[in-house]
Amino acid sequence: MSLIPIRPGSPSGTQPERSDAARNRERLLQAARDLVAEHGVDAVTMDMLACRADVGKGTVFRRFGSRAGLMMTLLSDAEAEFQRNFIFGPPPLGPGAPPLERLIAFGEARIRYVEEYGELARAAAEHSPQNRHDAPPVVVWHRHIEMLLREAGLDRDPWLLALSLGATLDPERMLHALHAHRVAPERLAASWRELVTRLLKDC
Amino acid sequence: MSLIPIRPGSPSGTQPERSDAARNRERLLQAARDLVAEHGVDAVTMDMLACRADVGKGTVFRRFGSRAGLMMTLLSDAEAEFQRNFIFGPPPLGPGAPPLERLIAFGEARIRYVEEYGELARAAAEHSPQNRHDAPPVVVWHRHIEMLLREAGLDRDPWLLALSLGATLDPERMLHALHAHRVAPERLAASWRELVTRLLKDC
DNA sequence: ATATTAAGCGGACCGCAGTCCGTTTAGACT
DNA sequence: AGTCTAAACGGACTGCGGTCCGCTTAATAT
Repeated sequence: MSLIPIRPGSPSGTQPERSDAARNRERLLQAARDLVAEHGVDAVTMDMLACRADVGKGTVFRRFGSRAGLMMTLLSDAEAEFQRNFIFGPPPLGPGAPPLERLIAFGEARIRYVEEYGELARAAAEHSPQNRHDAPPVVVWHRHIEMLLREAGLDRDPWLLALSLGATLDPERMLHALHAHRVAPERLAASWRELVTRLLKDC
Repeated sequence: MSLIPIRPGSPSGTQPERSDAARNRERLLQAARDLVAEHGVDAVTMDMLACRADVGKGTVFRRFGSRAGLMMTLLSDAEAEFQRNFIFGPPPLGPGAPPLERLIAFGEARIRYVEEYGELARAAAEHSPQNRHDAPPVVVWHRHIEMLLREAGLDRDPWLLALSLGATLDPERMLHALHAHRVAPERLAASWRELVTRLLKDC
């Protein structure tokens, strides 16, 4: 069982993939990575991608469903690794450390993630509150935070509290702080630590 | 001095407005309100608005700059009243109450605001991190929260902490909780109260 | 009244995401 | 090899936000 649920773009459905489809998928992913590297996430258009991969536009959308879906696919490896780290990895991020320390480490890891993949993550969440808040990885983070809150003894609606904490770690918001306001990552991390430490005090 | 800074759509610039421009502005605002009432915020397109107001499309964009700008204009009265309430209004929302109580009241007022104007607010923030996070009203809320945090004695980077709290009250997020997850407004308010109460304990 | 001019106007136009549908083709079955 | 069919393909098309630029007109000066 995979941590990342099946999405368009992943070859893990019930029937095996047709060979031309597989070839086009590889071509598209390679072209997408190249274009992102060359022009930046925001400048990559779906037409450009179709052209570069030498494929029809319909094929691009058949594969990924939408621009956001494409970006999710490009993120899925990094995302899976991130999930592995906080679910199975070594403490303090993974299991074994006390919940407060895990929460702190989670925020720090998330900040590093956003520094590296933030633009992709932002593009993957654009144009749909559904994708933004209920995409499988988001739900996993949310549940993880909720679980840590419960472990720490915070029993007053941990689900909503986890939503609030998740909002703090939102890629778009953090990117905005990092770039538009020149906030150093360390300062973001310190603020996160302060926030969760105060929150979990005396539980 | 007005609380709401001058934006395209407001007639408060240096030179008085030409009469045809004034007439068209009124026609556009009326048409926009009607269309929103009839079809809902998300279904209103700029072409539709131009057509309904019997005005060229260029005029619509000259007036409001963008779809988001239009929505901000439609919100500006409600926004101004909200600001008056927490800056000059009676306690506990306005000055006179202790900071924790003012923060709690602020969140509650914000939740009511989102219940009533959330769709407009969401549309006003779409398609631009700039508009989303640095629009004048957003900056005012942010500064208000920061000030209350300082008054409460929270001196560890209150600016970033205010950003986190602001994230919790983000219209899109709250709308998603309210509608997609059927969270009752009272539950949102209770969670907010819990959050800020814990945060300001022992300062 | 007439001339001047800058603000205002309108709608053709552009780029983009996403859809539709007639055509092609991989793979299975005979 | 030949047939069949469902999956995949491609690119013209739509709808939207936003821009551009030549035309119109309100306000002012004469």
